[in-house]
Amino acid sequence: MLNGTELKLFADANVLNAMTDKQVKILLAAIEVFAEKGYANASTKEIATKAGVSEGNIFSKFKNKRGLLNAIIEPVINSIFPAVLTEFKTDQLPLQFVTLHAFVDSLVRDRIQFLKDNAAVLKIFVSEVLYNETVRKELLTKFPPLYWHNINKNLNQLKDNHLIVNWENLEILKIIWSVVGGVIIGYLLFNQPLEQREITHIIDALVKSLAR
Amino acid sequence: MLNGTELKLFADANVLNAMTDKQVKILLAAIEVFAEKGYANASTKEIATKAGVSEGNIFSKFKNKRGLLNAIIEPVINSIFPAVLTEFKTDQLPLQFVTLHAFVDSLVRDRIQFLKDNAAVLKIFVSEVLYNETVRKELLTKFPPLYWHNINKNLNQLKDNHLIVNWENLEILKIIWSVVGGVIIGYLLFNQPLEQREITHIIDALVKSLAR
Amino acid sequence: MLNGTELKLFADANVLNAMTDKQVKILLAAIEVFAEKGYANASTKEIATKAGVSEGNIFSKFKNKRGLLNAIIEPVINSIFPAVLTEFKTDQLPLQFVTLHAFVDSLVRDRIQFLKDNAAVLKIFVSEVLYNETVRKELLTKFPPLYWHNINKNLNQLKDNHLIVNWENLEILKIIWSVVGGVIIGYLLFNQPLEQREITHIIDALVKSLAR
Amino acid sequence: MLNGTELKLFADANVLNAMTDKQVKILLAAIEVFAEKGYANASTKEIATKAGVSEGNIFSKFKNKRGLLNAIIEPVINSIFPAVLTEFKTDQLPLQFVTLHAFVDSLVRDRIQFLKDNAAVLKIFVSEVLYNETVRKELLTKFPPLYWHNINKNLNQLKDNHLIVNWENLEILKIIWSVVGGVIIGYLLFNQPLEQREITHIIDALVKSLAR
DNA sequence: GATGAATGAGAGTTCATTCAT
DNA sequence: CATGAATGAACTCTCATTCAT
Repeated sequence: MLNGTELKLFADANVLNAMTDKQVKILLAAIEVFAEKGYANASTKEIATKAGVSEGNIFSKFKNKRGLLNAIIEPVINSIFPAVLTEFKTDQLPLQFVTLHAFVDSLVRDRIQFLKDNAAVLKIFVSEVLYNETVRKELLTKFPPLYWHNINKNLNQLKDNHLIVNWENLEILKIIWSVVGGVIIGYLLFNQPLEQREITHIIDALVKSLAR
Repeated sequence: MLNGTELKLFADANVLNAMTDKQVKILLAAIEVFAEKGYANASTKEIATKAGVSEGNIFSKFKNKRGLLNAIIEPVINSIFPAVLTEFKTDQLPLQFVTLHAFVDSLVRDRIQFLKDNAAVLKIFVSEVLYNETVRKELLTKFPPLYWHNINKNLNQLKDNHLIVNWENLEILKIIWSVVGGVIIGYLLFNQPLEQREITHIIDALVKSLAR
Repeated sequence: MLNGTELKLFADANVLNAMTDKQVKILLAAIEVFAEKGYANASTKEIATKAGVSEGNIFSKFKNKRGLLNAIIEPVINSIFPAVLTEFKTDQLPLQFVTLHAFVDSLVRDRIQFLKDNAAVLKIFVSEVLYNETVRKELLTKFPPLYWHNINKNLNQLKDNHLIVNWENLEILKIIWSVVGGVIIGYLLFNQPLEQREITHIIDALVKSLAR
Repeated sequence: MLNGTELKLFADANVLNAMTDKQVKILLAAIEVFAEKGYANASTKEIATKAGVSEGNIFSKFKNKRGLLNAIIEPVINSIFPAVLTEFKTDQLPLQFVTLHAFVDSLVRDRIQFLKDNAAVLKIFVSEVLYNETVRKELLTKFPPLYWHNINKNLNQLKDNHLIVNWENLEILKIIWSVVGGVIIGYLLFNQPLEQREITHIIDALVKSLAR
């Protein structure tokens, strides 16, 4: 399931710097095994074998099995909200998106790319969120107010310009997130391909559905 | 997480008939525990305790812990495609939906009701599908050709009447299913409420996105 | 493995009289299952099913699983020493065997017939004796002094007449019993056939080996 | 029941090399417990306790309770046919036994010694063969053609020299094996002592019974 | 009596974790 | 540090036995 780009997530999060070669090997092996069998059904022995490392090694590097999972999940939590909308000191900046299409496109396209780049890790993440209240709460903790602020600003401006339906902003976002969520599930569960043409379709559909 | 309507699914599937009171208690307790902790982390002992029953009892009716899971999942697989579109001997009948809105509404609304009625069971089902190739394949096996046939017929007629975009039928369905899938995930992961107003919004948005 | 004559053992032991039809059915089913899988691996459920009887029935008829085994083994213990040598009030009677051949023949032939008639039961008995001190001791308890007395008398007379080797009587008997034991094991383990011709061979060989 | 020489069988089979001290202890404890209670009635917990080892340890080397049994039985299967008759490249060699007595003596004496050296293991083996078709078949698989070839050659030469009865070779062997089998059973079931004097008697008797 | 659902002790087995080497 | 043998708690599952019906 690993496609070679998984590590990017960890590189971006600057977690690789602090890791030895062995730690990285263990991390990658764990991603592979967790994604294939699920966390609970993966044995540290199998991970160690796949990483070409002794079992004890896992525990000196990651404290315990849960620590290994956390090392995988943490970067996801920190990257799940797109940087594109969180990196501005917004008030001083001009609004970013002047058309609905540009807005939706920027919200959807890079998240779908993120999905494709990190499918295995996201699969692990999704099933963890399903059953782990703690992770769920941490996710909300990490929810960036800046993200929310920025989005609201854009949505309000689109509304002012009569470019978008006049629903509540949260309502609008739920629609968008639902579509992205649905695409993720379709991809993870049924390996539904995500060609550029289809992504464009999805974005077009969303734009149409939200246009005034 | 159980909301009292879970049993309907099993009653409809006629699986309750062959069960004693205690076995029904086991089934309900299992749904609750599986949905709370996940299948792999649920112990038969906890299920038995919650059901107020001895542990051995689980195995006399359900054979396995796995058998207990199957007893929960099977009815989902058999009910996941809406009856509304599969119960006609189609060729003799007039087409059902004359407007795009009626079509989308019928596809989406009862599936979302199904979700609300069976959230715990669906959560169990979703995480099972994530990791279980067999279940995934069984799902495809149970895919009712009649469902596909009916949908195509309706879509084609909508196209003939210029009421829907001229994309491939499969493409159109993917959009609809993605939205429904996203709603399911949002509901299961974050307990996002699903008021009638929101459901109406979702349907409206979908109709707009697919209208010619 | 049952060959239809198994019941003779029980009929001879007068245990069938006191049994209901169901008890007999259970007994026969138990013999079959015990002989196939061994006592420890046989489940009362399988026995009940094979007997066409409810499981609880076994326990009202035989107290417990062990009681069922005892009901099978007891008649063997009581029949394992041949009646032919134990039923005489010997002192008043003339000695029975005037030739070595007649003596050996009478000792061996009917025991081998006994084996053939009761193979399943004997198999159960043998593995029980292997591991059960109690049964082993009971066997010695039931050892009929009359049997020993009679044999000694015959052996002594054969010695007086210079018809048999001049070993100790116990030594001679061990040889005979060893051969019979070996035949039993060969039959039980490897289904070695026991035609009349072979039985004759064995007896002839024994006679030759013991002749003066 | 262990007499201290049991390990020789395993040392010869080179199975001890790959074992730690604890695993050897497990093997010995298992032999003891299996021989005392039978495989099915022996619990891994008791074996572990007797070996002074944690229960889990059994499963890391032997995989299964069954694997533990196999580790005990396998060397028996491979040693049950005497090396003395299988180690020659026969065709180039002169025949081995020129008298019937030498032939019988070589067949019987070392097998009885083998029995005395490995009584516990053989007891386990015998009861396994009683109920396990697979082991029975494996035994036949391991039957060394060289053994059979060698024996036939010797028997034929003895016949040519008029030193043995003119029965079929298989028939002759059955007699010998029966006696050995009977001795084994007597020893295992009733702890009948096997002094050299008695072994000599048995061999003498066999020789007499087979002499022309 | 007859039934078989229910029981629960105890079985074999797994596996994260420790720690002597 | 690195190893993997050893641990033992916790797991799933079996089955003789009981007992309400």
